[in-house]
Amino acid sequence: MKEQMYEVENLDSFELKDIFDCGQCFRWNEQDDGSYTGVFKGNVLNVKKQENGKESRVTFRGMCNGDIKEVVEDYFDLNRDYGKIKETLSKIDDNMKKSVEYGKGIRILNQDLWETIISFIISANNNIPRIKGIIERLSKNYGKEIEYNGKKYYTFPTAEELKDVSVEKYRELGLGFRDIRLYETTKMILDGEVNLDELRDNQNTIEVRDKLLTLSGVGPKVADCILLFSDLKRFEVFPIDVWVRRVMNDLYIKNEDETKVNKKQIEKIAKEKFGNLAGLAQQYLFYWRREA
DNA sequence: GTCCAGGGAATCA
DNA sequence: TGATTCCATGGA
Repeated sequence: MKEQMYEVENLDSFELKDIFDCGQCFRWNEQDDGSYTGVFKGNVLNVKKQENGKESRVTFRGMCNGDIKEVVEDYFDLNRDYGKIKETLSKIDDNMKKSVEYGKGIRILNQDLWETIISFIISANNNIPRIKGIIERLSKNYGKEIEYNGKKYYTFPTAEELKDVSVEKYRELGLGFRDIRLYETTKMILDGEVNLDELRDNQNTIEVRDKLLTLSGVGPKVADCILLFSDLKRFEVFPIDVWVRRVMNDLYIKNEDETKVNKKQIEKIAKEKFGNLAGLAQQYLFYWRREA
């Protein structure tokens, strides 16, 4: 582990705020200079974007396991053509054109599967600032310390590192009713009831989803977030939370009472309109509706 | 005091 | 299958 640096010029579809504040991740924080610092897969990284007219430069700097170029290309999904994806989605209708334009700098991160599972179990009926606080406390208590630029950072705890943590301790950290779910899911994974390596190797999204649904605290929405935001990278899923239900009702369904909109109806429309890019469409719509 | 948050599980029809 | 209700917590 050593400090490394990597720079890319004129990177397409790469805006720090869009990537880190679009709701897919919880461990990236904006710094005073507008850059973002985060911890992922045992690395601590700072990402800074500088612009000069039409030219831009993104600088990745920090403590990194392995070669920083490879780590960055993988985590930030740099080898995918987002321009083409955005073009396809923009052609669907005027709403999609607007939402894609609003979130044009989004990239879907390749986040660690285990961390994504736990993070989205914590996200249930919760708000983003509080989710971030809980994950930070979990990491500080049970993760490994990494020092960078005179500051201490903490890796997300592994399943093994959470092995002996009690339900009561989770409650102390502020998890609320999610305490038992975290405890049970950790146990299921440690015991091999759900094997994460097998999930990574399985290309059948339905099978992987069904397996995720056996975990405590993982329902349809959380399972879809895991499939979309982890390194499982399934873009055909369509996570439906209160914001997505809201925006889908506003745009396409127009029911008087948005809370009574049928989930299957939303899924059907999403599949018809967005096909195997439904997950991406969901993310542009979510970010647009929540921020704009 | 009330409402809400990137929902899930238990219960009941 | 589908609809209700409860679940901790903290900020608005």
